[in-house]
Amino acid sequence: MLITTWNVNSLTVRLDQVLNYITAKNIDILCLQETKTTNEKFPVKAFTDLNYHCIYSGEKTYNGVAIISKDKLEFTSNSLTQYPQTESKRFLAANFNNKENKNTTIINVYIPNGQEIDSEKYIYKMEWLSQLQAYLNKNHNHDESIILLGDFNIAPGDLDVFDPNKTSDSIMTSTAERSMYEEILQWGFIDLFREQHKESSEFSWWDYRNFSFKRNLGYRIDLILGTKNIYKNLIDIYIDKEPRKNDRPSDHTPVTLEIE
DNA sequence: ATGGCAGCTGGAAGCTGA
Repeated sequence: MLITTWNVNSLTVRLDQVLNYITAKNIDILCLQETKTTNEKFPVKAFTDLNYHCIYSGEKTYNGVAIISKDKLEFTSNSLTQYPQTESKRFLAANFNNKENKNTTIINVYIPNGQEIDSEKYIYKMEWLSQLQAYLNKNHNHDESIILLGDFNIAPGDLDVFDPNKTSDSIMTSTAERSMYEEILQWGFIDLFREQHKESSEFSWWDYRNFSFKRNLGYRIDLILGTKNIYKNLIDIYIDKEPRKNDRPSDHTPVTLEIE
């Protein structure tokens, strides 16, 4: 099965691209970030017309996450703190049964960007990451089948940025952010792309400005992590740069995991 | 060193993203 993560930077603007993509690629589960649309306005019909199911957690203007799937998923949570009405919409968890009829958890995250080191938003980012760890500790253990994916707004290592010297110790690469990310890995996750492609420097996000895509000035911040049980069933994982070449593209491009 | 591009809101220009 194919599981894709894609920060679309407005589902309203990118809806046709998304519909074309899941159809052309035959995606089983698509996790979206930055839908930027309320639940009331979520384009449910466009997906149900293609025989996909949707769960979503959105708000006006900012953030917003959704999971589009061929098989109906079981919604489990849209909140890290049990207070979804007060949280920005960045978290969506669901369950499904894999081919062996084994329960699998999928957690779709849009981790805050943080803007600038030591800013208020950066502190919020670090708090958010702490809450994510607490959520995992409270609700799961590393022996389960869990896929944690989305826009992490953290580039895990030097291969994940276009120029480690120019981009070091700034937002998305700082030691503190990477340490928090490492703690999540230590909890029991594997960065499946890096595991499969140990030396390759490939990116999933390029700034709209400065011809960054053409010059390949990018970051790998859209990640798919899996527990050992997921890794056992790994077939392939890849970044598809093609949608970044579309007219009116998202600044992110999809990353797809293929598992048995 | 700065701003650059894009989307959203509201109905202009400012906020946010990464």
